[in-house]
Amino acid sequence: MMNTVAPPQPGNRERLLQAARELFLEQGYDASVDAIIGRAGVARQTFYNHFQNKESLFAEAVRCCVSDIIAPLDGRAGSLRESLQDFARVYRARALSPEGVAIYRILSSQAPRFPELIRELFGLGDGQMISTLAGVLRHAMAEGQLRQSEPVFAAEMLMAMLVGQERAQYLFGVPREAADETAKIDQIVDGFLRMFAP
Amino acid sequence: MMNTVAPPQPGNRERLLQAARELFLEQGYDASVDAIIGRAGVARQTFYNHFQNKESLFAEAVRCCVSDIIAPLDGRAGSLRESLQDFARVYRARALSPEGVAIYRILSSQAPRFPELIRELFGLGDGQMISTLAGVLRHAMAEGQLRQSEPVFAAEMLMAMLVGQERAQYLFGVPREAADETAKIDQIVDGFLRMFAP
DNA sequence: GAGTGGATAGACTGCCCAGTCTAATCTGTG
DNA sequence: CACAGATTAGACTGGGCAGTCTATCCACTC
Repeated sequence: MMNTVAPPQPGNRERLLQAARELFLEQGYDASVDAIIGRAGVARQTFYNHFQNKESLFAEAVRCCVSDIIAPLDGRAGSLRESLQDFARVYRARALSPEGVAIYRILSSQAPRFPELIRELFGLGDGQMISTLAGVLRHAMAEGQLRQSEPVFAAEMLMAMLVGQERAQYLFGVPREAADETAKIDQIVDGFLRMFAP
Repeated sequence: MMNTVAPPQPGNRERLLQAARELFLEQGYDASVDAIIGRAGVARQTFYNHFQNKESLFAEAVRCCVSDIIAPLDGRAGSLRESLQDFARVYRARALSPEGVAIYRILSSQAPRFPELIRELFGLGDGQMISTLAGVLRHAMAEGQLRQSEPVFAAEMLMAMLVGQERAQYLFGVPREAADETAKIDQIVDGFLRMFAP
């Protein structure tokens, strides 16, 4: 059912967004409008009925991608170690997935062109996670489970250790031999807890 | 003095490389040949006398950039803590400099286009540093200064903590309030030593 | 059935780019 | 001086791209 007569078909909009997400992640911002409408199976003019221009589509597509990446963190369930391990699992799975790496690559490469947009998306993604993680750590510090220190600094250290070097290698296309995921997470979380032990 | 008569002037080659380094770091691979020869003050044909095409120039320019970034590490001078602090200082200074961030951005963005080149450069840059750092750590483990563990893993943790979150924010153009550099390095190195204490 | 407004295909404009080609100039060698 | 080879300015080709425009078609409303 429609309001009056034939408004822009939401189906087409969705198809365009989906095609754009795929192609931007594959080819970066250089993915052409022709390629996008081709994959969406939609006419050129239809694209310009739904979006002002390529930039608008890019902004919207990339916003969707980022919201798929953020990892949840529940600080109240179980021990601190278990909370951190749970967070680590999800964060690594998302940030190190092919999509996670691709979105990181395209966002960093387009930062000079769309400074405000990229800053905003960083705030919604990594920034958000740093804040909530820092909150959990601050609480643990107040309870004496961790030594008194700057919670944001501690959160940054943990997140850096969880994906740092591995993400770099995926970004650069360097192959990595498979490793035991849970053993690695345990090593990092336990090491972190030693580093910030009271 | 020249071999026979008027070989390609090395001065022009150098000017082209310098201009290319500047423009590629500023604008990424999209920097046009016109812009590069313009900045070098050289004619179009001269460019194609010295380089086969844009790709060749890019490869050579970016190789120079990487060799400027790698940080030295001397494991035999002073205590382990001091060696790591020295390394940390230089590594952070280079990796977090505007040039260091820009080269990281352009290499990761061009990894899909030039897979072999980028893998090679990673090996010459970060890969090299991981190896030498891991060597120092392995030695310290053998001497009982650090707990027995995988030296490469430990090296990756330290390097991730040293630049991880900070580089991400520079990559994304997120401003960061200034902090005490030496205090931060001490915190990270001391935390690392606690994490891997015997 | 008339009208409104999206959807389609495709042409078209204007722009930018990498790489080639031409004609003229300059500089050193023999 | 004649020659070889680098250099220069600039035209030119061929291709790709974003965005606009036209003509036609289609679906729905009144």
